Amino acid sequence: MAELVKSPARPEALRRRIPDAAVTRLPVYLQILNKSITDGVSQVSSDQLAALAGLNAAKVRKDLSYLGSYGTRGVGYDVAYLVYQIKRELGLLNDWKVVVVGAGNLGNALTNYSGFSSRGFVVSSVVDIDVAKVGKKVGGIIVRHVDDLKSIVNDDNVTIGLIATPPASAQCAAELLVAAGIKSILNFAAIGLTMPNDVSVRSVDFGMELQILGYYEQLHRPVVCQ
Amino acid sequence: MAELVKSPARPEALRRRIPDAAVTRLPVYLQILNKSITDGVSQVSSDQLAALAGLNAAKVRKDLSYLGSYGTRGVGYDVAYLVYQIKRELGLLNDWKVVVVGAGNLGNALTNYSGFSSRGFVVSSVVDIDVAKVGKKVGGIIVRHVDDLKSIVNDDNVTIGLIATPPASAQCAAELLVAAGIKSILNFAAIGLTMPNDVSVRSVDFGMELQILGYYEQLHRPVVCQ
DNA sequence: ATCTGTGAATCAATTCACAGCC
DNA sequence: GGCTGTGAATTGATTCACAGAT
Repeated sequence: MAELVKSPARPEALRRRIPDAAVTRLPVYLQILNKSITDGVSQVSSDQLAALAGLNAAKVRKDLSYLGSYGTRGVGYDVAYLVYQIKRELGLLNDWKVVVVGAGNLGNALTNYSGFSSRGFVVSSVVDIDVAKVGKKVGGIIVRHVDDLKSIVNDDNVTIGLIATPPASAQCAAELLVAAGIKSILNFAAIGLTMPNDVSVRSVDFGMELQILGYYEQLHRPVVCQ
Repeated sequence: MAELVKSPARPEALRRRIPDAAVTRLPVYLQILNKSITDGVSQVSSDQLAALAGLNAAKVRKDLSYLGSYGTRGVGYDVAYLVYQIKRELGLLNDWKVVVVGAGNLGNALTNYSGFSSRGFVVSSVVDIDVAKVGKKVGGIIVRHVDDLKSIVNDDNVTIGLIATPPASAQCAAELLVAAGIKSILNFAAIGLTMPNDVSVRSVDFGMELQILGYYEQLHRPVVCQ
């Protein structure tokens, strides 16, 4: 891994702030580049990346330039090296452990979701408040009780919580996670959470995603109204 | 419902284009306002809405002004009326029917997801390619075979497809949806889809969501690296 | 000749600040 | 006095266009 480092990591003080819009695109590049590796591609140009990501080449170059000047003029980018740099920037050089709260349908789906391990995350534990579910297996993991959250977080170095409970239990689940020491929460319950400032929450609401999708297509432009 | 319409709908030519960033916030306002209604609140100010949405009041007022001038100076907004206007803009005055492709864990979770019906969407059918799953029930719905997609779309007025298959089958599922006449796809498989221009696709990738969450918190700022 | 990296220019989004109305 | 609605100002993101490296 050391041989991949061309230049020393910039000191924290000099670290450029990467624009929010660019940060949201880094995972997209990462996915494409990982696929390129499995396809045996080792060099890629901003034009090619742009085509695969559905963007334009200037944006790709600008985004990648926030990481540093890691391309080669006249040639392009070394795929493996770019993967390393994006992972470094996103903090993904090591895997991160997550705990799933809620062993229902959604918890099951998340625990078995193939897109986590390939992106640097490992579902380490699943907990539920329902004792009837405790001891059962979800995706090869034995469900534990929410009361065990504290020891799961402390003993197992879990740093991220996923909320996969019904909406009515989500706020409670979030508070239990925070009480156990978790500071990063990805919330899949269709409800907003109120949390202290030092906890970062990101909510994924499938219904809202559909509403936005709808606005831009069928539902809006040709006013069909069945 | 007619009594809610203060002014006639603007003709298509005069319809203001709402900025993308504002469109993504309309569902958030809608959720908050719906909760306000169940809480018995009938008036709301931009300040209150902003606090609940985690935004500032100026942004809320600007966003709502794209819908028209539906507030009352010195007073605020009528909650029910605002809900109506946002729904109108998002095309949510009627429910929309969706079909879920894939009756595995994720398909199960989506079919039972409580955040759809409350947001104007109804899971009308579930299909799978695996004949062993056909005939079984998922969330009260009998799973049908993907070969039935065409008739589901035609006979049942389904206009939106959700992809809940493993990544390897997602592209195929998308093509089957398009072949059946679907033009709006929400993709939950952890893989990008290549689609014709007249199909609108929105992909939700849980792993990427985690990567972005991570960048902004633990993983990035205090470089712990366990 | 080709493709990156980046200032400069443009376009979009946010915030300011206040006139206008209740 | 309080709150909306909106131009004007500001900040942020995207695109242009070309100098510079290979």
